Amino acid sequence: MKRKFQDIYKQLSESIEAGTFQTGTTLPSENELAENYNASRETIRKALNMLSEHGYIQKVQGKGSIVLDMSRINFPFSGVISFQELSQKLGTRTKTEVVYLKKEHATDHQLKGEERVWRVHRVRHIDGERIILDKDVFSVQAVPHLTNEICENSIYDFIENNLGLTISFAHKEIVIEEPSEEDQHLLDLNGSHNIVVIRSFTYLEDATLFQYTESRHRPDKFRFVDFARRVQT
Amino acid sequence: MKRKFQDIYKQLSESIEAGTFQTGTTLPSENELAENYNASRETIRKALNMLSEHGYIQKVQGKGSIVLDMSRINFPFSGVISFQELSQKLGTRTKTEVVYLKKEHATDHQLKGEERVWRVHRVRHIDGERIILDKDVFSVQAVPHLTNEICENSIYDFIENNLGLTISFAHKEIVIEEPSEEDQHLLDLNGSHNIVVIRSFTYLEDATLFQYTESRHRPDKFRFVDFARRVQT
DNA sequence: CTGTAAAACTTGTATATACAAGTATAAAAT
DNA sequence: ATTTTATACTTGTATATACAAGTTTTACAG
Repeated sequence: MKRKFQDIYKQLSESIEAGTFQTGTTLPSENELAENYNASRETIRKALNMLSEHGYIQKVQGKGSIVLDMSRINFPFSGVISFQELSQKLGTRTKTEVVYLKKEHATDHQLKGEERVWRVHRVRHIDGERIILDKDVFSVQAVPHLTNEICENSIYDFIENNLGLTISFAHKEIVIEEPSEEDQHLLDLNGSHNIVVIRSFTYLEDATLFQYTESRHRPDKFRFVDFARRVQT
Repeated sequence: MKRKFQDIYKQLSESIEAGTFQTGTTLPSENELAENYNASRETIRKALNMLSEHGYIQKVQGKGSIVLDMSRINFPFSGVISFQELSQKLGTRTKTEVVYLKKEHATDHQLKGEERVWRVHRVRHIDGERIILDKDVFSVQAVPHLTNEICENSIYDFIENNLGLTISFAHKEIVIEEPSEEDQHLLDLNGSHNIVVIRSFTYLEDATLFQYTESRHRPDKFRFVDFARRVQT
């Protein structure tokens, strides 16, 4: 009995994505689900509340849980997701080129309290064009060693599966800027006068900051999709 | 005993924003909070989970609830928020100009199933410059009448307080486009070659779609800030 | 003094119960 | 047939209990 409600969440979310429950219809009632999954109603409710938060359903008191249309937010994703996970959807159309990888002294304020950091610059290719420039700074304390090969694949995968760390949350900022000389040199800007800059601070399970990233996207290839619930006042 | 955990959430979130609980420290334990607020531990946990979702705290098993730094996401906001609510923070530096307001037949696919819709175009002024063009389409079924004055103030406020409807959630998309002739005519583009377009579909409590919005921002004045938790797989 | 083990904390999960509140359905009254 | 009323069903909230799992502190053995 360890991750029961998370398993139920996973099963239900996958069922909704697979179309087993159609958009606009209601899920079985909480009591029915409790019987089906051999769980208490509270456990079911935890799973349903997760579905609600992530935009799968809308709960209406007295009526039931209405299945929402997830197709809009299926791709790309909101939340913390890596280019590697994104490229799995695009298959062989993506490539990562490591243009810089060095252990340095922390000169800037980006990862305060850290003495030494990894600095990684990667150019992301999509369909043969250089679209994204990712400039990462990792805490050496959290990530002791890093190789070219790891950077070409997924650093997140390495961190989570090899180092056993759990990436938990991120603060993110999206702004539009003028392309730098570095952008013009490393990316195929294709005449774009602007660049989309996503700055993010990523934290581990224990709330320690371990990564600062500046992800610089060619504007015509950028799309951010979000689901948000209105905060009650 | 109706909105106990929501009240506790509100009190705790305001305390954190006010700095009563300092960043990096832990909140009182769940059992202590339960005593303080005269509530059960489960009720406290519901409030704490809301704080966690919204980026106020990070819960660590065995340790406690660590207070996070909210200053980064304080302004501007993520989630569903209106220009009116935003302008309250900027005071008298903002102005809204209604450039179009008419009840029309629904011609496009934006609000499917609707026969008649309100179409509202508004130019948002910040510090004397025309920065944002908001193009809204409202369901006439949900919003029977609309006046110039309502549009100059807050349509959301009118909908929630006068019509008694509850805005619940939204799907949102952010992309970068070339400025249209309309953009060039109605906004002070200040030499910008791009425009930030936020397309959003807003839904009521019962999951009915009632609004489609295209919010077009001058790129140098645009900033989107987000807090996101990593989805477990 | 040091290292280990136990105890005392913390949050995480699962269950059961009770009632409130909103919606839909069926029965009854008109 | 229509309206009203009662009933059943739905989700929302609050509480209590038990145990699991992770962290910190304390006690103890060496």
